[in-house]
Amino acid sequence: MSQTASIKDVATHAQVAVGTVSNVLNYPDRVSQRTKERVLKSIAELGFVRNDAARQLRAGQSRTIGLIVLDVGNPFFSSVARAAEDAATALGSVVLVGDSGQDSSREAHYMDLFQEQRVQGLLISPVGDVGERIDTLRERGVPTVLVDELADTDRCSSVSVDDQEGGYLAAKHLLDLGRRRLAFVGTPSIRQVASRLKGAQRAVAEVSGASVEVLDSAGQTVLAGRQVGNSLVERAPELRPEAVFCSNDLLALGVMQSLTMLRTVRIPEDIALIGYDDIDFAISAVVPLSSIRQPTEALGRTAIELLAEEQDNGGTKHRAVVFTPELVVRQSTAGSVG
Amino acid sequence: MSQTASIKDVATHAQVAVGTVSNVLNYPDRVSQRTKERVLKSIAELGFVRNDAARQLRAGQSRTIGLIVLDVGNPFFSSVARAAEDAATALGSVVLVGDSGQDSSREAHYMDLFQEQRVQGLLISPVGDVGERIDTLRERGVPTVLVDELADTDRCSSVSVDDQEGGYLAAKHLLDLGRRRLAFVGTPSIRQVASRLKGAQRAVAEVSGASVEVLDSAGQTVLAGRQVGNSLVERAPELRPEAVFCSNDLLALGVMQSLTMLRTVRIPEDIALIGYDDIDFAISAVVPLSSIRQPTEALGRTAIELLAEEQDNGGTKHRAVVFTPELVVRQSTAGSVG
DNA sequence: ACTCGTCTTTGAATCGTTTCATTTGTTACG
DNA sequence: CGTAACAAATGAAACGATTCAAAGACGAGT
Repeated sequence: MSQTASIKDVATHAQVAVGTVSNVLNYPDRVSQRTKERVLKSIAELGFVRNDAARQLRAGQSRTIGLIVLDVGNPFFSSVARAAEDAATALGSVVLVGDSGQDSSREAHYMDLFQEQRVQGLLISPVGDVGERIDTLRERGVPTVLVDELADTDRCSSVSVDDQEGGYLAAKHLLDLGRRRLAFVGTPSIRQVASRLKGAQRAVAEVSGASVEVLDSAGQTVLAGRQVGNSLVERAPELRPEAVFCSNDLLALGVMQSLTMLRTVRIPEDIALIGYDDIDFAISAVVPLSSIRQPTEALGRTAIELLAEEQDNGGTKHRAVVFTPELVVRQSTAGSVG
Repeated sequence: MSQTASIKDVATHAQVAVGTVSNVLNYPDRVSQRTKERVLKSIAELGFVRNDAARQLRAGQSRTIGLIVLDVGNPFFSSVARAAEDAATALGSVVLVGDSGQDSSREAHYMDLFQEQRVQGLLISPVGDVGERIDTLRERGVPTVLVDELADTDRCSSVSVDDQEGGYLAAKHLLDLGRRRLAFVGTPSIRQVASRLKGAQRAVAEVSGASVEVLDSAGQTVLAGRQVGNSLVERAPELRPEAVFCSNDLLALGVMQSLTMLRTVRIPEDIALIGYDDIDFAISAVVPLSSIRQPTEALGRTAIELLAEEQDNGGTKHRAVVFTPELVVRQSTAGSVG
């Protein structure tokens, strides 16, 4: 047959009522052994596959959860997505991933799409201000969980990582090494980056004689990092910072490349270097890179859990879970207090 | 209202028949201006959103295309997926991405899921042998396109890249530089890698006095590359190859890290180095890495096109499109013929 | 033989949309 | 005034699953 069989075809073939076939599929205990076998045989012979659209229509809800990320190419998000998928699978749901690419029109497109699909809920790393849209969704019974962004708990739940704490940890670590003149590399116009800087400044304020210089990079890429690195190499040695904290690992790797290539600066002896995110490349860099690890698996898993909670309480109660990042020390900041 | 309005609610509110509302949505030309405005106003007021499940059920088909990749974390696949999404969007379809993680049970899970969703078609980078399952799908009217794998055109269509040609290009380039003693790094147990090696050997056979040594790496990662790199550094200089071709960029970056860190070997003077895939990191390596670029955007786009073709001809005709990879020369193989 | 209870099976109603044969309304023309 | 031609609007049927009240089957107890 070139067409897919329906439950009715199965019923006819097995000489039972459609309700019975449905019961075999959904409540096997209600059906006698003999009938069950006959129905299952017919299903196999006809190659019957459930039509999910019909199921959803009847059920009024899908088994689908929408996830909108800023960039699937970013290991941070693909890891979160992976964890969310696994957690959802365990609950019998499926995750649809939409990539907004930091573009709010794409973001809106996916939000519309997911509404048409009647998703159970929405996980989103917002690009722009989605507050109002989330209100609308809530009114329509679609719970939303913000990912990597702290939520106003009057509005919705969220899972995020304490960026300020992460920044504090990184700077504190550098200070503990005995370094005093720090540099922060990144683009503080990004909310997460700004928080990391703030944390770093807090750590510096706690130590007398310590300072942090902000080097605004042109983006958060390896290339941008190399530019910053080159500018450091060009400085007179006594004007160089003793330690550099980059707001992500790509930047740090770029800085590292400049410094090691030109061979005038040693890592960590002359400049200690730390990044953020702990991507896979960090450990396998020329000088293994210290970093701040974010619990991506926990983020994804918790996002699904919070969604389940909202479904239970009817979307009336919201909760903001904040994870604490973790310092990972490697060779780029090795060495005792100097 | 906390419940979503249906087309019936809209009809009542606008005082028209349900068919009219449907026409406003699908065939605006059939409806008079006055009525249209009234209906649109009601839609806005009630916050009506189409129920896609009902639509699909009636239509008998979804607007969805399934894509199963080996690893979304891999830039190669995320780039292909991105391109496929864009092409599908232009056709009014949506791509659902499933990550098999090289596990055939996960692969099977997604295939089942996509069948229940009544996808328009399936794009897949197969893990195991999916020939039979594809036959079944074809019988049921679900066209399939193999991605990054050559298909038997009696069975289905495919888009792939000529790996042997890519290997040939890389080796030829190294030979053109005047290098004679080449080394190939990779794990030839992977089909794609084996083809690249074969191509390299063909190029070597064309030049008298040229040779290629195969260094089987433990995986295709940066770490595996560094191990190979270390073993090269340990060799007596005269036993080292004059050029190294790695079966992917991660390996090449690992090799590069070993060689540059130990500072006894210069790239490209002592050893010319080339990778494969041209990932973003290649250009921003310590020594910008030459590589073989695969047309990921074209792969994704063409996959969607082939699917559309199959839908047109009813899945009776299949076509295998093979792309040619492209040599990208950077500093790691710079320098005139020796 | 009759009733009661339990287990199985039945089939009509329902979900929200699209489709399409019909009906209704309007205009133009002889 | 009659009617042909066309445009617009109608509403019932269909898609395929699930649900659930009702019917049927069967054995046990009296």
